[in-house]
Amino acid sequence: MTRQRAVILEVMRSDMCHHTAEEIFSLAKEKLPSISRATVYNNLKALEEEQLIRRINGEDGTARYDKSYIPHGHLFCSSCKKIYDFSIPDFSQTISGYTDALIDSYELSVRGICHVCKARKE
Amino acid sequence: MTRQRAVILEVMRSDMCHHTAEEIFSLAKEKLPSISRATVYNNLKALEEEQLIRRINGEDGTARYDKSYIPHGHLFCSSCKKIYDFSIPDFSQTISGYTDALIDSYELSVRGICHVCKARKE
DNA sequence: AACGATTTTAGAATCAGTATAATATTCTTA
DNA sequence: TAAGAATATTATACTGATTCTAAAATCGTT
Repeated sequence: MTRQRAVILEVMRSDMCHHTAEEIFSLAKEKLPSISRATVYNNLKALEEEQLIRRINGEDGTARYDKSYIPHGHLFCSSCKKIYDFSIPDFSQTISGYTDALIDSYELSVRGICHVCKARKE
Repeated sequence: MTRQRAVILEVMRSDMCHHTAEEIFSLAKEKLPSISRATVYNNLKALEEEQLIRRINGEDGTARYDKSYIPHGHLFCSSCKKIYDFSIPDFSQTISGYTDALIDSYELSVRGICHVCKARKE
């Protein structure tokens, strides 16, 4: 475990956000000013291969990283722009019923108005 | 309706694939050699805004385009690399129950082994 | 401490997608 | 159906995200 990798994990675990590689680079740089962009990309890729984190697609196609490897849904609120996690019980099971496939993992991205913004608008 | 746009729609409707912009450009170029890459990107963006097609994220984050705007699931077979469509009835409804959000649309990408490859391996 | 293996680094290179501005086409409407 | 405005196309330059490269630094082991 290098210092760089520890800082990257620390940054990812310090909040509930789903940061882009560039954001993780900036946050890591605050703690370790010498860190390089390539190190961040290398580690994010390695961490995903080790199944410690998961790469998800942001709204514009840019990669974002989730501190959990376990698949779950993401709600992208088009009003406040926050990304919320949610889960649907036994969802992999449900999917295999509708596809007749062996499911490895899934990515579920939902666009809508979150419960907070919804309440504000009522 | 320009000739270019007609060709792009024709290409998209001619098979069951979910092509990348670059693939659509190549296919369109066979029918209209003067067509420009920028025209393909412009039209794909316009067609999505008009809700005639839908942009989805490919496995590596590159955009792919679906000839249908109606949300449905995609199975990415890790064995044969084909992309299959499938649908889960009332899925938007199901999602709102688990998120307490107002759902606009969703993107569901599943990685696994399709029924054909699954059968071949048994 | 020495060694090979692994990681980090800075910067160059690549790739998908967007912006620009000149040219061409399409769409009215007379 | 010709005129002129509006819109679309084109080639190319540019941007931003990500990957590659090769040298330098660090790590783990003896």
